[in-house]
Amino acid sequence: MNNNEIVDLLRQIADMLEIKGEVIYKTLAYRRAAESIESLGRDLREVWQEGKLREVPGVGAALEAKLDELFRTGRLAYYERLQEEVPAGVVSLLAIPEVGPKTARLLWSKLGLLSVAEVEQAAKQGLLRKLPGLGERSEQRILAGIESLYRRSDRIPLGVAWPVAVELMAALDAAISPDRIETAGSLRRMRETIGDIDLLAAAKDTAAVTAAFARLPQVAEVLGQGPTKASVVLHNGLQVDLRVLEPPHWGAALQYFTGSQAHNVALRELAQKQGLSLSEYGFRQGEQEIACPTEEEVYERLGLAWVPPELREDRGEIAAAREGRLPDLVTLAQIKGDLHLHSTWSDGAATVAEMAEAALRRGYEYLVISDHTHSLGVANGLTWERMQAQRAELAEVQARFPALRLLQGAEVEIKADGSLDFPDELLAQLDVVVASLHSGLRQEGEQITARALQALRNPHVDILGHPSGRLLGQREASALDLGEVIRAAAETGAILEVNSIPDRLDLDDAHVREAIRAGVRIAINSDAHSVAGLDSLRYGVATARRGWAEAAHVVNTLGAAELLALLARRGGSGG
DNA sequence: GCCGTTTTCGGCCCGACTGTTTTCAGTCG
Repeated sequence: MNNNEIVDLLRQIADMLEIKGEVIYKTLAYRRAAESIESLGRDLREVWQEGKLREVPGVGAALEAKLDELFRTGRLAYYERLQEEVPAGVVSLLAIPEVGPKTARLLWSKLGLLSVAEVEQAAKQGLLRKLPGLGERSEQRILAGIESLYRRSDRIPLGVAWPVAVELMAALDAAISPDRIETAGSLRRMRETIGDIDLLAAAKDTAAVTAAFARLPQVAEVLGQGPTKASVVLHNGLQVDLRVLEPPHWGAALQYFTGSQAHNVALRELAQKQGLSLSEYGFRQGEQEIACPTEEEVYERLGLAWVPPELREDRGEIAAAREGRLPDLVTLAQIKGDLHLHSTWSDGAATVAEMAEAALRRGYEYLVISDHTHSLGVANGLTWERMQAQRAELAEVQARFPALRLLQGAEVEIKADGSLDFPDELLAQLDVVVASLHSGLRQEGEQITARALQALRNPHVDILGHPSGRLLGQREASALDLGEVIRAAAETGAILEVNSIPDRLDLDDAHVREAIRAGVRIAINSDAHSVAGLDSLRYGVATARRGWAEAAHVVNTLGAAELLALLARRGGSGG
């Protein structure tokens, strides 16, 4: 059982318990444990082998015993008993918006409905309105919920949502210029994927802002519009929710609507212990209302330092904020160069000179041209002969752009047998070697892990590119054992990449954090295949920030000389 | 079922909205 399967299982148990009508806190305990395991960044089985399950937040004696049973036998008797009480079909009804545990149970016990399709049919026959507590309106809402379930698209990558949000905020600003406008929700936290785009604005006349928003040319359909809230669908199909409030409530509201939910719950528990009640309007102490015009004031009143949105996942940031040990997160401005990008020599759209000029415009000190190597034929990968020709061109371009240190690297194929595309003596002549897996991604865990380890142990290899190989929404991560990879990187001093392509963001946030804990350095690279692709770096930086990365953990915050010295210390390449 | 900056037992987040209701239950974020 891997982490994902265990997380799914725990969430299913939580749903079943809720449908059964178990005390809600038991349900919440399972959900909390599931979230905690989801963001663990390492294989739970390893934690179990080390006998440290209890150190995972949200895992107590009872869950430790259940997880132990799962790992030992691959089964869980408790779950199997629950399944007999609550069929999987009932749980599946929870996917319908408007249907919660109580309604699901009702639909099952009174009508025997066990699938979304059966509920749809029953609703169309007018059977739901006869149930106790439901009426005609509820029946219509459930039908509408099923409709939206059918047409609901998957979560969209951060890199798709972000530019759309920026454009919308500019358009709203031009139309009516509210006092404040800001992203909220998972977008502000820079999660790798986003459900809906959440925006927040502050203005005296809130209704004027929602009205102006609904009239923006980007809007295709207005789902709902009131004085403080508007929900729309854009022409590109994305849903956007805008909330507008009066300026004195800005801080509390921004905090509240940024989430995450788990983070907010933890803050409220903290408030309660101090005799306060916290909501999106501010604090309340008895009859006294305490508005918070800024987010800082919300945290300050709780005795906490302001927490960067990327950390607000209830993964230990609240304790860190209390104890003054929040990380000083790496910023885009601290990045001094890009170590992985492509040119027209392989499958890039821009020439070396165009990329160099674009890098200078972004204030970089150095740039590593790291085109594909020959095994990756589809990408026009370079033979060693072409590498030498490219080196001559790099020298010419370097002469034209003296302010930029132009380095020659390569994204070298790790072949199916674990060997690399160039022999060591040639790798040694490159400034930076990124080694990547592009083929054999479906190999068994042991085999593909062995390939990656072989590459990491080669002293000429500096960076492991997009380690997991996942493509968000398209391809699962390979069976690569990232725990092993992180250990090997820690031993050998190899660097792990955070690839900034919006579909990759690989390493992900949880593994960035795990790598940093293990003392591994990371490189945040654009893997750009065009000039515009360089700008994806912000998403890689965001992912690293979500993994608690500081500048000291990120090699491309170093100057060129320091970076090359670091690479040279490790082994063959580097100058 | 978890957990300890008032607790190893008794707590465990807040408000809006909606619908079926005469004061509340369910769902959602």
